[in-house]
Amino acid sequence: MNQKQTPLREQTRNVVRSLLARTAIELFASQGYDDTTLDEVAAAAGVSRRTLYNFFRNKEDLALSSLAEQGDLIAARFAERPADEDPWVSLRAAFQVLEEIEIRGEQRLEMVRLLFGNETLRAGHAEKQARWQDLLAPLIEPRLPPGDGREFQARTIAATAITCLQAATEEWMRRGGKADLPDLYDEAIRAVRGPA
Amino acid sequence: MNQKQTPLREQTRNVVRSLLARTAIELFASQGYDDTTLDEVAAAAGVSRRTLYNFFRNKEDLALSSLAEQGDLIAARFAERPADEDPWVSLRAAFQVLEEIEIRGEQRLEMVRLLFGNETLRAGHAEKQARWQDLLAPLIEPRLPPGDGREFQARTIAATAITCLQAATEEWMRRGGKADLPDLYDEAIRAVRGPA
DNA sequence: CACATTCGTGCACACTGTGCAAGTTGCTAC
DNA sequence: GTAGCAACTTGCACAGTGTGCACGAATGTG
Repeated sequence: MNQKQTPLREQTRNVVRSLLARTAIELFASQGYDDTTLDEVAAAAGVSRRTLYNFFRNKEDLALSSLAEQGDLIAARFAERPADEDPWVSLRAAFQVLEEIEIRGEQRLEMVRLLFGNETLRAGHAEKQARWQDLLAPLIEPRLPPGDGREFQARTIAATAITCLQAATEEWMRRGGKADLPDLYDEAIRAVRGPA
Repeated sequence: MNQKQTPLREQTRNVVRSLLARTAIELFASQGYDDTTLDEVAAAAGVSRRTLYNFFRNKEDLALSSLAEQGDLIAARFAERPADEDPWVSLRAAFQVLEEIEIRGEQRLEMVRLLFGNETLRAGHAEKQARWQDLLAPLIEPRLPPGDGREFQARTIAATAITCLQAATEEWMRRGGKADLPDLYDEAIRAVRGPA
């Protein structure tokens, strides 16, 4: 009983939640983010505007809800890597999760265009990804050589890797989704750290 | 006549603009960003709310107005550096502008705390700094060795340097403004690119 | 002095986001 | 079964942001 009860509620909640998010993103992509009101989204999903706020903190969260989970997945993948592996190698492997999970082809490009096309969303997107630092830095820190300021170094490494991922994603979009994202990421890392 | 007229308007406009920004930041710092309404800011500055919008696009711009000029200053300083200097060295020198211009001591710490303390402002702050890429990348590009994808590499280098600056600033704040920001920036760069 | 341009301002409005107070539904316990 | 509990949906009212518009004042021009 206890096994079913809580998960049951939570399960339906998650289903509804992702349904709402998908409905919203579809509208955002077709009409534009600013030109879509939450009333429209609510109507399209068959709920009231007030209910939308029971699932998402604000309009931005509605568009960026997928990013939070992605951070968790990346951190989980990183944690699976061997403890003596170079952090940069582990990071690259961890980001590979996105290739496995994200929607393929045109839909993915549409989503990226949405995120980079609007100033508010671009800022929110970058900020959400920047918070991945908080998940990754504690995992990176124990792999650094002993010494002062390891926490700061770990945060910096996480932030830089995420920045390279963002730069690669933007370039990927600029090329119309025709390039290979991991390749672009590698090129970004090479530009920063030199060929190795 | 033509020489005076236009600059005259523009001059008073700039004075008023910076007065409004300073009034706003003072209120934001003392009461908090979210707990300060634009009506309050307008009243404190002796203008109407509608007039505020003649000078700033929105509430966020009112708090971040100083960042746009900083980007221009950094780019200008970068352009002054010798054309054959390593881009990373030039970038470090360009960021030095902030040390010369920004307000010293407690006031600077207060400003940084304001920017990092609020989620919206943190996002807007990061996004505005990320736009510095657009200014710096074209200056970095001609300094890279010939080959494909130089533009992408230049953007990535600019983005990474800015990220390190942000990480350094955050660490500087975390230490209560007691550390030397350029030192922290160097440490961040070392963490990413290795000792050199 | 008549005129044009610019700017500040008030007003009305659409939209976001929140607190509150209902009403509804599904589950639990008796 | 049914009484009751807890979570959820919804409508309503409201504060705050941001915008279009039009009027009036100030300033510079012929």
